[in-house]
Amino acid sequence: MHARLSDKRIIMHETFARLEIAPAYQQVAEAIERKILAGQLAPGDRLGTEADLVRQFGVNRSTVREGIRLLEQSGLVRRDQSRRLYVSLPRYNRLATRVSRALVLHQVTFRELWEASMSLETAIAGAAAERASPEDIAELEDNIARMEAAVELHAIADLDNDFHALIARISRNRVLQLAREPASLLFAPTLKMILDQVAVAGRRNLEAHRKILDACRRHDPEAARLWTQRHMADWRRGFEKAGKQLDDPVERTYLEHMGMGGAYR
Amino acid sequence: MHARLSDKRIIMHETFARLEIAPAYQQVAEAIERKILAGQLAPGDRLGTEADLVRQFGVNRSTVREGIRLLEQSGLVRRDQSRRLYVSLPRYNRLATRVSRALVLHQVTFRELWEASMSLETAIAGAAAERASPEDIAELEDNIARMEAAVELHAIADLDNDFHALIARISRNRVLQLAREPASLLFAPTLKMILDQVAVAGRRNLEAHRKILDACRRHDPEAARLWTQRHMADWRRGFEKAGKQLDDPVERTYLEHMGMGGAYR
DNA sequence: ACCAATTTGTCCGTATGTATG
DNA sequence: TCATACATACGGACAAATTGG
Repeated sequence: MHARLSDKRIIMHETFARLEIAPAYQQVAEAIERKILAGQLAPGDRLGTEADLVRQFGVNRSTVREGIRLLEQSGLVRRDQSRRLYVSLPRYNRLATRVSRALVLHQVTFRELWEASMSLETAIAGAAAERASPEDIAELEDNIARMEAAVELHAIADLDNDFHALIARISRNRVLQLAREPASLLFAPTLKMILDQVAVAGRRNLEAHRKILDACRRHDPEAARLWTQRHMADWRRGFEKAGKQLDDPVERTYLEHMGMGGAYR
Repeated sequence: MHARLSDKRIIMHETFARLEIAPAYQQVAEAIERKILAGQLAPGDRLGTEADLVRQFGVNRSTVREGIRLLEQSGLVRRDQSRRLYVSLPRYNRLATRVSRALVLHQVTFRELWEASMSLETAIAGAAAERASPEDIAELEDNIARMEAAVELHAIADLDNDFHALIARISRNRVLQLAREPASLLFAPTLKMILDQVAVAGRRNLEAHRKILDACRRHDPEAARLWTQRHMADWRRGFEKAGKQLDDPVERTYLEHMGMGGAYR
């Protein structure tokens, strides 16, 4: 392979850089992705059948199928009920789930999660208080009413999750909304545990939600931020009271609670 | 398909739920993923050859390959130089790129990006000031020295990016580190534009970095947060001075600047 | 409600290039 | 250097599901 130094007639001048030839299936995926990102294929557009793509790209069907798998996984292409290929917008949920999974595999600690959530949820609550509409307020009131009526820990924890997702939606900031989700998914199981083991946790939780709702009603971002901080501080105290260590990494088992089953569907 | 109401002898009791039968290639991917998430396969472990997997799962090569593509894309499995399959940890970079892409496709505005970054970068700077080691300080000093020496806009913008990535690393918080990246990737091109069109931007930028470094030296989180806020406010002023609208969605073209080319490698 | 055409999921066999020992 | 193992890619095939008349 290499030029022999002893061979005087052949001298390698290093004129050419190594060609980076991507496998065919990647090129198929990249070609389709480029068309989507350039706007030439819009979400909702049909992508044609596998046979069409075989014709257009001039490669084997297996190759096309491998390429499509990549795009399906990244969320840019989806199959509808009839399995036809459509261009689609990547879903927030899927991305958040993947990020959560990566965080667990990288063994992040609860302290890291908490610190990040403290910052994000505070900013989100402030923005929500600025922008909450009467309809938003009604939704929050409904959530709190349900929580007041709920008795099961499971239901209460779900409603807490809903409340914060609602506040994030009300913030009208999709970057913050997406950024908070991974940590939120990993917090979910801990809240159930805290409610189970710390008697006052339920009351404190509900009170904080009421105060945050009130701040939204009055369009008072400062109050919303303050009560969110207290809310997060409560979580931390409950976590420690329940005998957990803040510097322990999030356990793998937490992944099972977040519906990773459908990750490839 | 449906039971006929007129047919008295056949009554649908809805006893059985529809069977959710996943395609074989998905089942292959999920089976391997479960083993990884359960810790039975650790990062670095070999996954066996495709022929091995064909034997174990009892399906065709093509089916195995489609399944593996899913796992490769999600980052749980990688191929080394020799194309052998290894279990691996999903890389932060890849995830951040995907999230950025989704944000652009969802047409988020610069205001959303800025608001999120304001919150995240502030928290990151505070944590970095608390935890910066002498080695960290040295790296920051080096970065600032390079920026003082740099003349090209391109180089300056890159160094700014490096500075903030460095601060994020110093924060020792991988959740914050990962959360900031998507917005950071989308900001990158704007800074170059601002430096080009707003005369004082370069000086203000450098001054803020110096103040943040100083706060890290003194382990003064409050000062770090304050100067990060001013830094972000500067960006916003520069952005508007350069004639851009904060409520415009991030343009698609921004994706090209972030090396999406290698998304499938 | 049935039938014909289309399309996907899966399988088989084979050829070729490349990395490793 | 050579042989071997392996991944990539190809062509062809068939059954089941779906579509559209």
